Amino acid sequence: MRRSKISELLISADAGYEVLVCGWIRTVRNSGSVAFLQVNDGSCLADIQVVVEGDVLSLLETTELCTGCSVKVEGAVVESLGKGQKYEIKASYVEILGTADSNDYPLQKKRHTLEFLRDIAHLRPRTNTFGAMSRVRNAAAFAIHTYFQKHGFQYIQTPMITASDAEGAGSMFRVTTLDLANVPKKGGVPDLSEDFFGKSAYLTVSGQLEAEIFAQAVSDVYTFGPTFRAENSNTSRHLAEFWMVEPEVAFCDLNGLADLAEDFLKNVFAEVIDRCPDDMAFFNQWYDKTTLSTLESIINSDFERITYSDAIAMLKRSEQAFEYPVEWGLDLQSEHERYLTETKIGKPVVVTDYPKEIKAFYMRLNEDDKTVAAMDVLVPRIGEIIGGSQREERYDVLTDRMREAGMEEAEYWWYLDLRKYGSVEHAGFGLGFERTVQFMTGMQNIRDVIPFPRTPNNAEF
RNA sequence: UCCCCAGUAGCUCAGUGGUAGAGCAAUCGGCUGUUAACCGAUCGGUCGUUGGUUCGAGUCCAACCUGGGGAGCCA
Repeated sequence: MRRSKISELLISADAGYEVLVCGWIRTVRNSGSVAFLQVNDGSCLADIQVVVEGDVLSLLETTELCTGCSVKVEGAVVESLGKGQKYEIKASYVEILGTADSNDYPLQKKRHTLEFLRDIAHLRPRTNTFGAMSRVRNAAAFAIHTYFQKHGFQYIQTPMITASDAEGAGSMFRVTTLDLANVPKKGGVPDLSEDFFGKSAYLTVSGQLEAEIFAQAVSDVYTFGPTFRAENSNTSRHLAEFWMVEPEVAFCDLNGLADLAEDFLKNVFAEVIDRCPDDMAFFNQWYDKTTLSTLESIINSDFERITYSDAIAMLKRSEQAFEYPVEWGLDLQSEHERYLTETKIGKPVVVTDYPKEIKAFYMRLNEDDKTVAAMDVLVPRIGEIIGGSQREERYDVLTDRMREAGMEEAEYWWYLDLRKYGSVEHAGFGLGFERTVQFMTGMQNIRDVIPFPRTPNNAEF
């Protein structure tokens, strides 16, 4: 008999037919002559209740029938006599595939703290929360690809190893094949010409520069891949390894980019709500009772757009007691961003045109000569979910800015070439995938929206 | 990296300088339809580690380790 996923079974359920179901037991209720098994296979949030009685039960080693064991069940789908489920399986055959010694199986049929579950990341996908997280993450990734594919973007695989040591987005992990206990040296310093790439190499902090290359050849592209930051960040919204989505659009200015960001986010949110209603309802009930209503209102309203200068003026007028000063030229702090998006405006805010001194060299210089065409998309609770800009496409302006930033032009010869040959207006942004999932689910800690989080001092599993 | 908080049974927690506790889990028994099943009994501890104060430390102090919250860096 073909195995049915519990999800298909519950969708198509009507009584009477025979099915084969495999999965893991969540809990057993046994009254001696009849036992109820809650079986879950991860295809959906819901368990299927399996009723075992008579000979089928007496043939089973009931001490092995416990939370965590895996089973194969054959039986008829019948209307349930009990409350709580419409259908159940009346078992004609039950086989225990793999036992799970209840003396030491860590998961119990009760709620565990997220902190405890992080220590057993190999088992936490078997919980409701992480099953739901896995399905939502999957649906979100699919929605992202779908959105771009529908809009004519090409998916570009940018390299994970980069030899340019100054991409400007924070400290990097070194990649080396040198023997650390015996590093070859020349003149007292490590001789990197002996290393695999013949020079220093690092894990990428962004696929942007390479994405720009393809945008200026095939127009609209996006990357979606792992990204690495070696910062010693210990917060609920930072990871050392995370997934980033980076569209890069040719013939597009900052306004067009903000339009894209808004339309993109709304579509992804709507798609996930549509595809994972049960999982989203679960997060809404147990983690943040406002998450669904917040997403719905975002989908159905326009993002607020303000300039950095407007933001500074708003913050000054607010008469809020901020810990950090509000002054034109200073970067917005978390507390300022949260005030804007949570208190003052109450929905996503796109802040644009930041002072050039606090933004990266590749962002396009505005007419005023003081600000650059940068944008941050801020959302309640998470803060910055998207950071992007229109890119500087003018060769002379770009080299001036690189010099101001004290950068080595020679290192970026290929990036500068793009401005020499057929340069065009273009823009792009980076979206933190985990921050997006975090925002959608209402999960407090980013470590709980990625299967295996990497943070300082933590690379188990 | 900085500031604050926490660490007691497998899990979640109580314990206010004087005999180590509860619920759940586990184990054994009971129960013919349960819903984190229920009922009875049993088992369960280097109180994060090291040092100090004290007649006496789970409790007070110090350092370290681990975790959490916030900040910075950013997505």
